[in-house]
Amino acid sequence: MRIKPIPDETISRLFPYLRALICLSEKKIDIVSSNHLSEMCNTNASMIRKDFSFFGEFGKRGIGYNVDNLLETIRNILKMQEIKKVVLIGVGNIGKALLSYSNFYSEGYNIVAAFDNDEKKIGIKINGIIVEDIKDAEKTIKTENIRICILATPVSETSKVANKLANMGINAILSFSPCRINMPKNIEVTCIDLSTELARLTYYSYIHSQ
Amino acid sequence: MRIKPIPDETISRLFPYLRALICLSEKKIDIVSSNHLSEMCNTNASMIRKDFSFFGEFGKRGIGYNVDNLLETIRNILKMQEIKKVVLIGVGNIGKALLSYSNFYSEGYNIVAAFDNDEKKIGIKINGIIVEDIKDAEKTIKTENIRICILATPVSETSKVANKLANMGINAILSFSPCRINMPKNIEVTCIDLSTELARLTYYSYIHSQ
DNA sequence: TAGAGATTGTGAACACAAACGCAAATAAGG
DNA sequence: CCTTATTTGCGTTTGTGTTCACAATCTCTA
Repeated sequence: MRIKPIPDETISRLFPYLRALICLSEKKIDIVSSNHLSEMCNTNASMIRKDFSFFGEFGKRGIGYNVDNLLETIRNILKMQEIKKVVLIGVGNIGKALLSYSNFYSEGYNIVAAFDNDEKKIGIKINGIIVEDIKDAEKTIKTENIRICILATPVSETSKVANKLANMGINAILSFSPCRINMPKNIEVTCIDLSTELARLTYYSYIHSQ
Repeated sequence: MRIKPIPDETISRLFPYLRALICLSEKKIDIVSSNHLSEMCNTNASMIRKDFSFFGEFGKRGIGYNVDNLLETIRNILKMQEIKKVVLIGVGNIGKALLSYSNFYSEGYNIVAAFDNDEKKIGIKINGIIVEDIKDAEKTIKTENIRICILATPVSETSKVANKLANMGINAILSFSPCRINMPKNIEVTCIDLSTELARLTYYSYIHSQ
């Protein structure tokens, strides 16, 4: 009786599966096969089945999966029973865009507060959210019991802010700073580094055109 | 005599190495060891050595790497001898932020044109770039011989636009649409899917706090 | 020029992820 | 109730990426 380790990549694919299932559910489609789902997600069917198998047996052989059951199951795995609260730190170009990014709420995430250290930004209102002084972040995070933070600060600040966040109870950080953040391993960090992505693309675009 | 395949991940790490090397070069530091570099990049030394080994032998045993040589070598691998031209399609929240994102230029990428299909957006100027009608994208891409495109369109448009881009000569796409794009394999696509990243983070933040 | 100390380069072992392929289960039709 | 057509679940194989550990190389000093 041993617990199978769940691949990281499997976790990353669950949300895209969820999106497809929501789409099916809205169309009042009850049953979906791994094959059908794989076409919707541009993957392959056996990978989908394997992914689900890490969590249990959700389908019926010869039939497929019940859309609404599967949808609930994945929501449970991803702890998406209710809208998750998120704070944003750093209201520069990227930060402002994220505050206005309408997909977040409809996909289950709600930016409840935004903070910056620039006096010129404090007080302005974006998409219904008033930018607050970063000094007040701790109070909000603790009283609202927030775990997830989006970091869109300049590189020079990022590491310092991340360390403070760790002490405030945040344990998941989505950073847009082009630098690695060193955190204890109970704090999950994802960095989205746009220039690195462009560099990768550039490399492959040359490789492919030869 | 066989060619070793270069791991995808190795390519992704080259740009962060480059950043660290630029920093060293600015400080007039001539020589760096894999160990020192690994501390700057928050990785480990043997991975750095392995990564470099796919492209050749750049170091001196007992000594380390010559910073400026290594810097030039990596720039060559990543084809970063000159600033790369990029076009942006979709001037919504994210698109606007990217147009204003100052890091791109300093890291070797220049957004030379931006396009949208919304008449209200066409003609406005952001960070020195005038938004043009998407119908004029083909002309610009072909005359300027642009290969890389940043896609920040709504999901409903993304797939259609991507297909058109492929026919215009674009062979690298950085997409912010939360959907997979199906392209021939000579066109490199990277999708940045923010909600999926948040879902991953949420999952692990629960796992870690148990 | 010999020995000590530093650091690279890389084969081999290990770990993780994707793809394959088939037995097991189910439904439907005669 | 038996056969056929589906489709899942999952063990096995294949592929890819990381870590380890050490021989090879280099500099310096006596």
